[in-house]
Formats: sequence, structure tokens, C-alpha cells
Amino acid sequence: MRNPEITRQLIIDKSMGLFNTKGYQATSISDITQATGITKGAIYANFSNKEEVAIAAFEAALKIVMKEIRGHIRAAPTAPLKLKAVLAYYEEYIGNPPIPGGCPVLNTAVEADDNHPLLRSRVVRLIAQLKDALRQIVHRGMVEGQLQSDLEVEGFVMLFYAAIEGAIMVSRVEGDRESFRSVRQYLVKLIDGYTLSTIT
Amino acid sequence: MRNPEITRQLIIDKSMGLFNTKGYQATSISDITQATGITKGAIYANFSNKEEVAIAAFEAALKIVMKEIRGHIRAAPTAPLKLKAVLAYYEEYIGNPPIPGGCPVLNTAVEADDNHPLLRSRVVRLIAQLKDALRQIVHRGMVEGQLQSDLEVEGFVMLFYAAIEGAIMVSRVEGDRESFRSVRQYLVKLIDGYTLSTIT
DNA sequence: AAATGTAAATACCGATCGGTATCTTGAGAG
DNA sequence: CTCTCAAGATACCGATCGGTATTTACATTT
Repeated sequence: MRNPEITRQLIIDKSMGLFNTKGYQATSISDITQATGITKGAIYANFSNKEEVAIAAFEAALKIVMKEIRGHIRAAPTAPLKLKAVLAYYEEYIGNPPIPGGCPVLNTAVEADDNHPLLRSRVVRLIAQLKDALRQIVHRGMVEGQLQSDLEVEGFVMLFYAAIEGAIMVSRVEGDRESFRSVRQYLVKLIDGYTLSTIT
Repeated sequence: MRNPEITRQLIIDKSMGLFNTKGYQATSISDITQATGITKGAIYANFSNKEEVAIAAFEAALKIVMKEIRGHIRAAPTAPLKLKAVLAYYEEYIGNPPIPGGCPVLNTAVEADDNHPLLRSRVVRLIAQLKDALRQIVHRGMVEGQLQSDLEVEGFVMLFYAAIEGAIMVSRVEGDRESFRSVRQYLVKLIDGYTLSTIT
């Protein structure tokens, strides 16, 4: 290895899954050296400490997840379908995660809330972005006449997001997608209830 | 200290908050000795290893939380009010937790899902109990004519529970109850929509 | 081809980890 | 009052932790 860009990216790529499955505390630098085949010297030449590696890995994971989500959202034409696409994406996610270990937002939020302020602030920022994206979908759906205008946006968006993350938590610990599926089906019916009858 | 029962309970009481705030991996035996004023010898005289302490602490935490929840549920006369009481309990919980660190189910589920099978199985069992309790409330509410009978129980119960846990996650990492409050208000409206018009 | 600068490998640091072996002490039985 | 036995305190174990200092090696410039 001679290219520092490649080395840095290799560290990020491999540690992403480690941090997301084992958690920040439980992932050691040695774990990363084993997963990458790279030595401790290379890691500390590219990052000043473990926390920096974790932050870089977290942001890389979010970049992947956000890109996939936005892709699914854009591919759906109307607000109701966009919301359903998000649900479909997360259900697929549980069985076939792009980053091993489940949702990095959930994992990092739970571990970082009390203890790791830098990671915590990144999570908060990312959640704000997700909420904004969902709000925008609902808002535009209302403006464009796809959703009823009496829908209480803030509450619905928060419920939608919270239910997804909670359902991921349950389904993952149960090792079974069924709980997520129940939540998804219920949310779909809720969305349908707000959907104005175009041919959707 | 001479009474082993008291020693054991002291270890559980103090380690409960530690495991719940810092997590299983990040909580060391030394943390527990410092928090209790008890030495390592006493801990290992009462528990065979760290995992056993964590399990005992987790179950003690659940016992507290479940007792409080059941108390609030029982105190409410009808199904809609019981569900609202659960929501009120959890909102109070976030600002004023009986066990520091937030919801032990959420925390333990996220940390244990991939790595700690014994803890994981306890979480799964507890979630099943919570779901059963909620299902029973809804079912009886339907039988007793408080809730519309077209309510899809499984989906609603799962949504209800997942949304609560997800909202706790969000509110805790944000350090602000507002997100939970949004979810709660939305769920209350949902409950009201299913409530049959007695004077409730 | 020699020199240079830096990326990465090696070797090492004190601290702390979970766990154990041994010693001390205190409460109950006689 | 003394003996006993177990609860708990002390001291110690090898392994591993995050991090650093030093050395090696590779790629680029001349």
C-alpha cells in the first residue's frame, strides 16, 4: 500500500461494519487491523484517534444509506408512493443490510446519547435531515393534491420515522422481519387513508 | 457488610444504572466497585462473571419498569385511557427515568442483538410480554365496546410499541422531549379515532 | 542512480480489562 | 468465649486496550 487515500478508504470501509455491529466501545483498533490487514501505524497515520475513525465510518455509512433512500424516494412519483418506498426500503434493509449490523442511526444514537458527544451531534444532525426529507415529501404531497391537507405533518412524520426505527430494533433483536412487516402494513393503511383518490 | 442478600442487591441496584447508561461492554467491574464501594471479591462471590451481573441488573430494571407500567395501565379504566396512560408514562420516563440511561429494552436490544445471546433472549422475551399486554388491552377494549372492532390489532399494537421506542431513541439523542411529544399526540389522535363514543 | 520525504510496519508504553487465588474478618453456633 | 466457615477484601494474573516512538520501505524528484 502506498496511496494514503486508498488506505484511508479501506479503513473506513472495513471499520464501518465493525462499529455498526459491535458498537463503538466494543470495536478495538486491533479488530480494525485484523479486518483490513493493515497495521496500527497506518491507522494512526490517517486518523488521530479511535473516535475519528468511528466518526468517519459513521458518516460513510450514512452516506450510503441516505443515497439509497433518496434514490428510492426520487424513483417514486407521488408522496404516498415515496413514503411507501421508504418503508419497502427499510424492510429490505433488515434482511439484506448494505451495512452489517442494522441501522447506523439507531445503533449510534443508543450508544452515543449519554457518552459520546461528537458522535451524538452527528446523529442529531442526520435525524434532522431525515425528518426534513420526510416533511418535504408530505408537504409537497399536500400542495400537489396527493395528500389530504388536514394531515398534521409534524406528528405524522415523527410517528412515521419513530415507528420505522423502533420496528427495526424489534425485528433485529427478534431475528425476524415479521414485526417490521406489521408496522409497515399499518403505516401503509395510514398513508392510504390520507391519500386523495387519483389513480394512485 | 455481612448479609450476602444485601450485598447482591446493592451490586444489582448500582450496576443497573451503569449498564443502562454506559452499556454492557463499556461498563467495567471496576465501575461497579466504585459505584458500590464494594470490592471485586464481593462481586465475584455473588456472580460468576460480568454477564451474570448484567443479566441480573437487566431483569431488575425490567421488573421496576414493568411494575410501573402495569400500575398505570391498571389505574386507567378503559382501553383508550390505558393506552394513553402508557404514553404518558413513557413521556414522563424520558425526563425523569426510574433507571438512568433511558429504556433498558431499547438499550439492551440494540447492544445485544448481534453479540450477546443471553441478554438478547431476555430482551426478546420481555418484548413479547409487552406486546401481549398491549394486545390484551386492545382486545378487551374491543370486547367491552370501547374500541372499534375493525381495528387491526397486531398492526396497531406493533406500531404503538415501535413508535414509542423509536421516539424514545430520538428524544434521548436530541436531549429534548419534543419529538416524543409529537409522536404521542399523533398516537392519541389515532386512539381517539378508534374510540367508541362513550363519555371517555 | 542517489537523495528525499512520507506512508506504513514494528515495537513498545502505561493503564485497564475480566477473572482468580489467597488472605482477613466478622457473625452465628456451641 | 471460642471455634468455624463463609463473605468479602487484597493482591495478583495474563491479555488487551488506545496510543506513541521509532524504524523500514516505497515512490517521487532530480
